[in-house]
Amino acid sequence: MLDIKFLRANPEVVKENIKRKHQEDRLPLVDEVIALDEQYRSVLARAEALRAQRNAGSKEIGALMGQKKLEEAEAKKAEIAAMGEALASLGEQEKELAAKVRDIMRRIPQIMDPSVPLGKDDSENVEIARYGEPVVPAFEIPYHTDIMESFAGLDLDSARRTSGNGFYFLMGDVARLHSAVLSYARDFMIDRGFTYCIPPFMIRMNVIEGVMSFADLQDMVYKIQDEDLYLIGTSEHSMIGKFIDSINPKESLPQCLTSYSPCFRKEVGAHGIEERGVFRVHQFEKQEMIVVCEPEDSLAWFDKLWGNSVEFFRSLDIPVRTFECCSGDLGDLKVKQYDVEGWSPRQRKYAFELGSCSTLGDAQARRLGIRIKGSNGNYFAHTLNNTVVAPPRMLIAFLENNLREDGSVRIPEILRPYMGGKSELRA
RNA sequence: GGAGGGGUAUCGAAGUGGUCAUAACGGGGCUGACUCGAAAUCAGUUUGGGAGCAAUCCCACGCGGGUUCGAAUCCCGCCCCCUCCGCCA
Repeated sequence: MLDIKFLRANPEVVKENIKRKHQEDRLPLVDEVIALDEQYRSVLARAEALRAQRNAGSKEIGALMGQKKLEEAEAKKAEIAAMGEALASLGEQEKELAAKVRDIMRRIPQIMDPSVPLGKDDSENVEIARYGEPVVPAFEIPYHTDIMESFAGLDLDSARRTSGNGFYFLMGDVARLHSAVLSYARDFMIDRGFTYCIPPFMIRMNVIEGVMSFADLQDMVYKIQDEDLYLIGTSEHSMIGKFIDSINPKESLPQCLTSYSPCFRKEVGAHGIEERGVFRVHQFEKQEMIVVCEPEDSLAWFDKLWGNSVEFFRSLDIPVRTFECCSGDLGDLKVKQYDVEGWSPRQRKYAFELGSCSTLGDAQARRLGIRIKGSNGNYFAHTLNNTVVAPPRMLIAFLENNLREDGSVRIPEILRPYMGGKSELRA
């Protein structure tokens, strides 16, 4: 959410930003919200003046009562009571206008970083880096479910009976590999100075509203019946929510946290659960990294967070490339975003979106009231998040890239301690 | 989930319908004085949001409603904390 004062002062900047995002349908919102805000402030001024009058009058009544001048007090009471209707109506208008302004402001996207490439949709995202040697094996790589099943590691049929499509049982070594990857990811981030956290897996709506755009919310979030609680789609939401309504001393920043959680997503959006297997599922687990920092540091942190992802996948010998989200594909709250994609030897292309690194500028901080104590007044912090690793999707890339012709899977050195010392999986 | 108690600034805490909200009282922090320096002492200072060019004003006593000329104070709903009981990994 933008600052209304900023929008008022720079309507053209805001409009240009909307155009770059190819959200022309939202252009009229800018003038609309300026007009509404104008009305709001005028109503506010009148309401406040009236309140000031009432407060002064009420104080007088108190004084008159004290002096036992009851008649005068009664007269004054009647006078103020007569203001009641005007006051109530102004108060009503004030609330209504404020809500309208807020609702529109929520639909006006965050100003992107100038470095974001222009484009209309995900087809125009820009490749910015590749790491690792993409291997094209001489033998056929089976579909990931077949690889997993060859180790008796996946049972989708049972999951369909217990929970429906989009769920899975991981079994045996594949399940162990899943845990191993998460444990390794946790330690990888701890080694980089991040504090390990396990957050709540359910959060309240006011927190969700602070961290997500409205569209995402509808398509992602599972609600708990009869409770103001929602299953988290990512621990980012709990972790950023942790800082709600806080004023943070400068010395406490940056906050660098790495969190583990299961993630629950309806996946109602574009694709739904169509891919067979465990690529797109309603439940997965994720190690995440988040940073809350000074505004001037956020772009530097963005690069560092992205660097962590690249290093992580290189340490597991999975070739990756990085795509930058173009203007038209960038979420409303985001200032800049990189997606990290893993190589698929089976499909012979970078087919797996393994992670997503974003800086949200002050968008989440503004909505949640995450401030930094300044010597001349407080200001909003910046927030960032990035995936460390999210299995079981990541296991697909892992298995494809480490599969040998004889059907065994090599375990990279670094994961072996987490796999009981095993150097390979064999059926 | 049941019963009881509670939620006021940086902390403890007073205030139970007006002259008590920057908010008593106490502690902490910061600034200054004294000191070679420190302790002790003394003085000053120390919430957040909003409107306005400004003077200034408005809002906030866990959150949201209500009663009232006026609510921290009375009423209703919700959240959180503590104690006891129940339940549970």
